[in-house]
Amino acid sequence: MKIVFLGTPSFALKPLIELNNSRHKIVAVVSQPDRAKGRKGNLLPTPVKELALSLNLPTHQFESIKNQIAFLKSLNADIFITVAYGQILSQEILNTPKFGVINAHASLLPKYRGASPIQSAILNGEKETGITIMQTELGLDSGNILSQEKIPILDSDTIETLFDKLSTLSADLLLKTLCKLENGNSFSVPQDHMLATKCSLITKEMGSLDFSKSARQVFNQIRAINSYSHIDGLYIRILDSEIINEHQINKDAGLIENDFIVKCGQGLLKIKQVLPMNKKRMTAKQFLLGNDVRGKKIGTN
RNA sequence: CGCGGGGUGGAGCAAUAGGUAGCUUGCCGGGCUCAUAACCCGGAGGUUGGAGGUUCGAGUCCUUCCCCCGCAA
Repeated sequence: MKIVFLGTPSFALKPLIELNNSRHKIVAVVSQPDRAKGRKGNLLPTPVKELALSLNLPTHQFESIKNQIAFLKSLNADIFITVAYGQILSQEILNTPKFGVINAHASLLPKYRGASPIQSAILNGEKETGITIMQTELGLDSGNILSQEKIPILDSDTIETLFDKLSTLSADLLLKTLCKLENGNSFSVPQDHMLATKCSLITKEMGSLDFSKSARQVFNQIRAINSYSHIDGLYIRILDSEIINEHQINKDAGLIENDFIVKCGQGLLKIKQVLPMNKKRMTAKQFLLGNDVRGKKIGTN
């Protein structure tokens, strides 16, 4: 099939690589415009753009793809595939290719429609997640489901590992789904919209840790998103932790005991890796060598 | 020219108003012990990121360069 691939962040890299290696032909790659990145605000290419160029694929970036109907039609593609592209398509675009537009979404739709499916699944303590390939329609991640595959969320998983696994899985599932579409033996099922949930973009503030919650909840937050707290006014990012106890009820939540074990509202959480303001990432042990925090409280100022 | 914080023995941190560079840990040697990620004694290891300058004297003040990081995007 002749494919137009639309994607932006690194999550879309594996799908692009696999599709490019398959017998299908990628006739164009579309990515978001370059955005200012980094400390100096330099303009950096999106991961997908960078990869596409290195693969010598025709690459395009549009401020608004809705104005590019004529161009998109001229590509004469069989199907458009979006993986975390980041722009809303119009009905006219959806109608352009023979097989329409399909999208790979990193959740078990209809749950976790929206911007942060992976983070939200970890955050909510889900036991499993997965990839859903759906026929794109105008609604947000609401199209009919073409295929879906699950994977478990392990305690050892973090946003990085899950991101990786799901990216790989999406590449895999996209290929299988293309195959079915091509052979005409694919069928799609409408989502049960009553069960739909949405997740929004992750904001900085969502990373603020609340140790009055349970150790499990804090643990999940640390695994899911950039989390931080304060000790004596010192801003400190918490990178890794381990649940020591899930049941013990504590009144003095936030109190730091030996070995950087923190009392949570329910349970004990051991901090294992941190990144203090202006420092490099370090193990809790290293941090403790230079900072005596026993008996102090961790939390909002 | 987005805002801001740092570079001190291998590692993590200190050093009142410029005046002998310390602490914790690690490493080496020795001791104690049935034993120890325990304890005791001793030791090595720094031209305080680089280069200039001010000063009787600079980790500490000034200029400049290099590197690292947080926030914001």
